[in-house]
Amino acid sequence: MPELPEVESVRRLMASALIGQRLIDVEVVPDEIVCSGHSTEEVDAALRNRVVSGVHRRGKFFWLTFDSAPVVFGHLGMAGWIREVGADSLRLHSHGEAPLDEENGRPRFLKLLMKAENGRQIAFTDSRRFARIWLGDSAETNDRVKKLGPDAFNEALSVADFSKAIQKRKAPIKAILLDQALMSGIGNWIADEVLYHARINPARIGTSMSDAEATRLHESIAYVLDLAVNVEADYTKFPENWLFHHRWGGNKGADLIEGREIQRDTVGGRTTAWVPAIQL
DNA sequence: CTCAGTGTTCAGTG
DNA sequence: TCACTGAACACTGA
Repeated sequence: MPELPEVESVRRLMASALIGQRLIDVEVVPDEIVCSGHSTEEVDAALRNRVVSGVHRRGKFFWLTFDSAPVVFGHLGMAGWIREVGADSLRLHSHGEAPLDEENGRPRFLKLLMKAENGRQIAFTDSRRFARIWLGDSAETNDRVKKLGPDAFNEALSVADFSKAIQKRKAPIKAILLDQALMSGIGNWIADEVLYHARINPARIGTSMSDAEATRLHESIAYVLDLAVNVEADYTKFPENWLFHHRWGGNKGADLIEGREIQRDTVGGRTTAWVPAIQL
């Protein structure tokens, strides 16, 4: 379920395993959809025998830099994941990543495997093929990364800028939160979580938001992201009172959170869970 | 068998 | 050109 906290978590994993390391072996599983625009050989050549200088993230996009171009970009899409594999690395993960393929002992849905000279191995998997890997000269010149607004966690907009931006939009506030060009990293469940804690109806139009509501929303974004990133996106460590634990549970749409009914609607084209009793 | 799903991109509309 | 909406993408798992 990759949203900003999950991508930050895998970014940190890759940074700790790979920075300063030469990639002594690489396996690119042929997949012309995931490696869109690049051949298997091109992706292989962009990684093999190169020394990683940095692992970066903006919103849900991430990229590996080396001492020279090209840069290798990645996006996990809906179902992509990155994990460490190999000796003693099959530790528990709380995420829904692909289990091991029983036949060859590697992760199921493997797309890319990188082995560093320190022996650590990083696997990129994707069951649904919405994930992407691509090459470019730099983040600054990459068309997809260029379009992203400031990172919702690292480069948060000021309250004033955030308020001004949302108050001139006529889309539902949930759709605005999901707009990666305004601020990047918020996905479907975080948008719902943030709106729940701010007690704002996800269908509210941006132009109708008061300064006080915009401020509450801004604080709620910081609260949810700070906590989710700090627990390394481990869902089991989210507070009990988070909508996350209740949103899809049980008999769909009829669940309760703290005694109040959770309603399901489509807002901004996405399934949305919210609590009409308190989200006005 | 049907259907919903964590995200992005594009076509069409106003 | 921009803001917005809805569909498409490809596949798994319930």
